[in-house]
Amino acid sequence: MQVREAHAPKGRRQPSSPAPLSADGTLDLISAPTTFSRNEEVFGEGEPPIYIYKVKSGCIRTYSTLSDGRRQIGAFYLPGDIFGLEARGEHSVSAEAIVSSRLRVVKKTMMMSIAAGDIAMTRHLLDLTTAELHRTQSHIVLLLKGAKARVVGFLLELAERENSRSDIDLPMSRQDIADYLGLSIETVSRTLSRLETAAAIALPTTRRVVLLDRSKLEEMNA
Amino acid sequence: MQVREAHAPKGRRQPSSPAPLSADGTLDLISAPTTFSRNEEVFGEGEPPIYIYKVKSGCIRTYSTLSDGRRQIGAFYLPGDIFGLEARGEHSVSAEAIVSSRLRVVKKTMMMSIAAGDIAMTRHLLDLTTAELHRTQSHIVLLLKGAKARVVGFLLELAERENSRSDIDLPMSRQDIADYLGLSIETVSRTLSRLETAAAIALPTTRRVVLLDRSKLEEMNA
DNA sequence: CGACCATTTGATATGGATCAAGCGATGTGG
DNA sequence: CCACATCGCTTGATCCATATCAAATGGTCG
Repeated sequence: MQVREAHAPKGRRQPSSPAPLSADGTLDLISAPTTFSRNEEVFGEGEPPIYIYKVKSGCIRTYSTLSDGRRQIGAFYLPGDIFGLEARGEHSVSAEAIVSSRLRVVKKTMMMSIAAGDIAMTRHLLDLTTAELHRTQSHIVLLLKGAKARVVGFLLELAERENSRSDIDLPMSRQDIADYLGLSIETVSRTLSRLETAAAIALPTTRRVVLLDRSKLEEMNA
Repeated sequence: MQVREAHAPKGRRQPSSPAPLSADGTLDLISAPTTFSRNEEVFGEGEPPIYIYKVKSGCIRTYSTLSDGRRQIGAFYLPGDIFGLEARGEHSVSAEAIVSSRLRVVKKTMMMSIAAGDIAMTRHLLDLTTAELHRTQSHIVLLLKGAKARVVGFLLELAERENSRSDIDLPMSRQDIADYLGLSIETVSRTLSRLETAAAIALPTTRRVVLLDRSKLEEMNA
């Protein structure tokens, strides 16, 4: 196999401690929102998992650094998504804000003690974790496809999560996409270009994608 | 990308309904053990998830069939392992016995109602699911490596899970290994041969591997 | 022993990585 | 406000790992 570079170090800060309880119906998270700036670390691999996070705005990436120095992005979390559940004993990945992001933060211990007396909460916690498991399984499936299908799959998934319209905003860089898809940055770029040439998408700006031909994309996704 | 074949259909049977409760300390599963024969389906993708399973003997594979017909094996479960947790609403994968296997079977509803009044059980269920999540994450990491490292990583993991000694018994076929590692069967075979030539392993029989040089293997694993 | 299936081994093709250079946008200092 | 430096992205040329195609070998069960 082949390898390239590592990545630059990032800033870091503790979130202010969570505010008093004020739950809402569907277990929305309880806390003062905290803002993380671009590239700021939310938590690091190996740290004790104190909090669970819900994205209010912005975009978060989780990643791990492989033994050969490459970075594998495990997931992108968009507004509404919850992350930090993967931890058992310690965080198995690191998390960073891709752009300036607001997060709600809740102590795990609080979640657990609520869950202790509340079967609905218990179920909800399990459901969240299981959903995360499914996301990871889908990621594996994505990684088994060819480069074109990976990129297309990524775009379709993002479109669905972001707004379901055909106009996608990419908060992340090409390198982030490459590290998520297990491709080189060049292949990601080339593939996007080819999709544009094929009139399947348009790229008005680097960080914006318009899905022009869904059915073409869907079949490329196979 | 490139593709080859699909796989043969398998037998199928309902497990007998689980026996009355008789818990044990660490949430060992509660039920009459059920036997599944070679290639028999334990549950199928899309089915409602009724049970959770614990392997008493044998080996189980979970897999999903990709849109192009390939089969991706998500995990191998060995004695002591618990599976069937990935389901939320319906099973996201299928499960089959690789060899004749005995399983303990517990109703999910039972687990949930126990968990409702028992925070230790709640935590345990979450831990099991989180462990599954970690396994999936490791699998992703494995899939990003080169063929040699994938095979080596697979062998080392199996050795650790099976008996920690250097003598591995492979319950699964080369095709199973290939479908787990995202490689062609030829590449798996070739890679094993090369490892043998390099005196890193020995292959006394097809289904047996002896780890001869751990340190060499460890460094190939990088 | 013979048929069948799993595995190995060989030859070739190819998708994506790597190496390398050009381009465009953004920001900074003069 | 413009010249220039920087950074992220794109594009081109080449190389290599692994898939694919093909055939031989080995192992198992009737």
